[in-house]
Amino acid sequence: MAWMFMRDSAWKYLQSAHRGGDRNYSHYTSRDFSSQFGLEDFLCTDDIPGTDEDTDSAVLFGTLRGNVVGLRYYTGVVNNNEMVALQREPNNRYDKNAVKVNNVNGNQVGHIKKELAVPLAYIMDNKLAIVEGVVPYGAKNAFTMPVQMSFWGKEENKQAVLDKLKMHGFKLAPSKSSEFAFGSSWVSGRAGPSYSAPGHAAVQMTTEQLKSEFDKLFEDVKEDDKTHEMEGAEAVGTPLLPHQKQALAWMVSRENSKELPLFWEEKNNFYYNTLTNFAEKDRPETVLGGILADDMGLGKTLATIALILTNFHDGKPLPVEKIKSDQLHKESVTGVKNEGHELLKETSCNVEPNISNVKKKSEIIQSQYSSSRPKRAKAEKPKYTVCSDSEESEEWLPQQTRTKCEKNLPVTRKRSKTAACIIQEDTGFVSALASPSAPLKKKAKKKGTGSVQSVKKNDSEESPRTTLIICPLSVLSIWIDQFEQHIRPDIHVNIYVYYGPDRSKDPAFLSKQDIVLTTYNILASDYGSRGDSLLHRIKWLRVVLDEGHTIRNPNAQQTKAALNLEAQRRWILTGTPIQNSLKDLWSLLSFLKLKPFTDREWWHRTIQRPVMLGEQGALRRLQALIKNITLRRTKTSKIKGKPVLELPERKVFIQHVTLTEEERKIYQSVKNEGKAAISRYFNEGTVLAHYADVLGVLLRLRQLCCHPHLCTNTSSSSCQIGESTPEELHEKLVNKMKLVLSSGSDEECAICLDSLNLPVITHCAHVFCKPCICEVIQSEQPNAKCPLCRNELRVEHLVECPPEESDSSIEKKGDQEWISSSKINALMHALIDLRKQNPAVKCLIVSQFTTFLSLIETPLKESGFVFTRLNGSMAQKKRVQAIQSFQDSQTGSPTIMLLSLKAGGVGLNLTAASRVFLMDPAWNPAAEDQCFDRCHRLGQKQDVVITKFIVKNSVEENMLKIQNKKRELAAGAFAAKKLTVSEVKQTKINEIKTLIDL
DNA sequence: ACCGCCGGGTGCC
DNA sequence: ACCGCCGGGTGCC
Repeated sequence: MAWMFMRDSAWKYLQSAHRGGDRNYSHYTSRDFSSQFGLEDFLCTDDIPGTDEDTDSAVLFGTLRGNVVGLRYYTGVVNNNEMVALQREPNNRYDKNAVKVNNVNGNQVGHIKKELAVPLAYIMDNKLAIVEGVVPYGAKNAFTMPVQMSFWGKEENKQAVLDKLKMHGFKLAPSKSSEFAFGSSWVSGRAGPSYSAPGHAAVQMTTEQLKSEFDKLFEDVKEDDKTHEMEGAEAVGTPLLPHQKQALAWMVSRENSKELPLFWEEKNNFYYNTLTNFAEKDRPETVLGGILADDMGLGKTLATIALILTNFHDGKPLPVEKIKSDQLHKESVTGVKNEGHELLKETSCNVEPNISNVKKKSEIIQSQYSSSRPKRAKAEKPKYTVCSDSEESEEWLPQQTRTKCEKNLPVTRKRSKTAACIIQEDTGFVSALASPSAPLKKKAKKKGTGSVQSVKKNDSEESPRTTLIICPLSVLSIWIDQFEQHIRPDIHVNIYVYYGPDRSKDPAFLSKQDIVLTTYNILASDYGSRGDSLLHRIKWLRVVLDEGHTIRNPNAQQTKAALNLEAQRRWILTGTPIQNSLKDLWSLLSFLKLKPFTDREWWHRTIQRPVMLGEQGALRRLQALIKNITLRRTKTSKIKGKPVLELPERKVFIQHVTLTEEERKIYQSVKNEGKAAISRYFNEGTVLAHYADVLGVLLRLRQLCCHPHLCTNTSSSSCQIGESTPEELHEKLVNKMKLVLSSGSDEECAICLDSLNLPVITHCAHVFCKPCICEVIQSEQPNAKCPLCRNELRVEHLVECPPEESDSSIEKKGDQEWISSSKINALMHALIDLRKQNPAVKCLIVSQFTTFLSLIETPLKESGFVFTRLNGSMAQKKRVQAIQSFQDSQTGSPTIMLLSLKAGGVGLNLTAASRVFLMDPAWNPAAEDQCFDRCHRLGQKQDVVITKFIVKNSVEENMLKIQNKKRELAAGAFAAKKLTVSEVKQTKINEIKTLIDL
């Protein structure tokens, strides 16, 4: 989703579209070893080769007129100019070459005539082309209808397609964009978009134009008419900011909307889809939801909570119970801190941070809940009769008589054999029909006359009550925290965290909750393990996908699981702009149940491909679509001229630190040794082959800038080459890399240039994000090469490495006598100064090296500072405690938090701090910024002052140079440009030179 | 007539 | 299908 909100989105989009064409998945058979390594998520082994990526680079081979036959046997009907789908039916018992023709709704219309089906089957089965159909004149045909087919594929397959067709006496007409416009007005003159094939320079846009179009698209989504504001319900405990009131108003209006979805029109009692020209009598479901794509920090979570509390049914607030005023909020907080179940029972605390232990409380919630449950009148069940096997049945509906049916005219057929249909008793309206070939599926299980329980969905069921929220595990605690914060403490809302091994197995219990919170992993594993996944048996009032771009991969299990949830209202929250491309949008739209995009073919034919081909109209359609379902504000968006978020200032100071003579001596000797080794590698041209060694040297230098004790665990002498076997060498290098990673250093991935995400070490001892390197392996298979050294890459050689340091090394320091360092002195000096000025001010002390944070603890204690600590490795419970105690404003609460750079997800809120001391620079300036944003965010009242300690004449200064270069690059037009292999290598080499002063 | 022609039955894959 | 095709009935003009 978020691609379109990035300045560089068009560029990235083009990149990924272009790269797609070179991929080849067809030899991929790695399920066995990939499961061993837990790589399934990234390799998408269940992907069908050549289905998605290849369509991006498809060209139009030509068109062919054919015939659809057997219309009378199927229920699917087609309009003039309507798009149809051609689908192979290899198990057809009359003809293995059978090709089905389905309408947009997926109802079969007929078959391709058998002579044509022969070459078509060959072409489709061998994936030589994608064959698409448009029925130019389909409305009144009773037995056959023409179909205009277009063949799309890779250029290299064109000849094979032409030959095969020719063999059977068919010839493709070359498409001229003027005359060939599928789904357009060339036959009937009916209004509709034109999907001209490319071919004329006048139609196709240049890359530059396309890029600027995308920028506009992005701008226009922001500029909107979604300015109506709405107050939250009483139960919302936090006053909403203007832009949050707008979000609430927009979300509520989306949920209560009765408008037709975009691209649908009502005409003559029919609903037309203007993209596909599909029409049906049933009103297409209004999309009750959308995409909330606000920037991080604008309060998507709060807006969602407000929505849940404010808009239950019919615009009324969620019915909630008020709790007596003597059991109030303070208590609940204490309850959480002490994990006291007794306390929890008594108080209003709805959520327990200890997520695995929610059972007891839930029972209480359950009993309290039933009293406030809204009653709902049961809807009258329509009565139906099922007829079958009836010779005299006059209600058998022949094909192509949709019109007759809708006009309620009696339709007769002479020779009814074993037809079945359903007649609504009161009106006589025929609501379903079937034939031997198309048996009634859901509707009539029993033959004979009787009452069918429910033909319309949901009629016999209670209105759903529950909102299901799905989020990544990393933000689960944030949601829990936000419920605490934003639901008024005297309001009782039933919230159940569906997580952990003891999670409820009772659907009735879940559907009695107001909110069920779970993670994508639970969703996916439940769905995968058994067909009757609990979450999929419940009809939800609302499903909210937090960090919704998580489902961008249509083949991922979590995506499939999310798409199959049943809900009335659907929301996607996504904030962090992500590297993304147009085709990633599909699963989001499909999740929203936006017809006809739920089926990828229609998305691809009506939007994705036309946009890819640079068709202006398509881009406008896409823009309209996005605008229709998305609310997007950035941190710089304005409401009535005022910025949405008026954050206090953020100032960054660099404080230079001079090493003591002794420290300098150690530093210099390590540097000289390392520099000698690295220049030797340069001379030999083996820098990148010794990458682990180089990183090791740099790491040691960075550690020495902080404290001499930090690098004692790394072997100081670099390995003597020449003596070891290649295997030993490799093992040594991998171990070195492991050591670098386990130090806590925020290393970066040479592919995405971002901080490592799930680091893996290659056989050649280079480190990348698992997803990044898997993508490389996948796209270059079977002979993938390391982007840094071009050595062979094998998935089975990848070594996973937990980035989280083991805290054992910290304990080891216990027997070493504590000494200070220049940096610690500088820090303590600053802290004591600050305390003199204002004893209440709170600070974050940030380092990549947790060992360093441990060393800092000693002087903090000695100087009487109250502090707390947050590591990435801390258990959920301890984290929550650490955060809560730090955020507490009472005197005596900690004024300092020791924070490891990467601790906590983006949602971590440490606004109590207004000072940050960054003890060591990170490779990646974005990682630093993200860390600063943990206190410089919504809720921060004071200016934030950041101090970066940088040792003079050291690797740290050189790191700043590199940081600045990266910042410039990121701000430039080609931000996040995908580098080529040689560029990656050159960049790395240049960086190493800069860092070690070569 | 081991044909032609007629008209009824019939009809996807 | 207001078609094609099939196969039975039929047979000078």
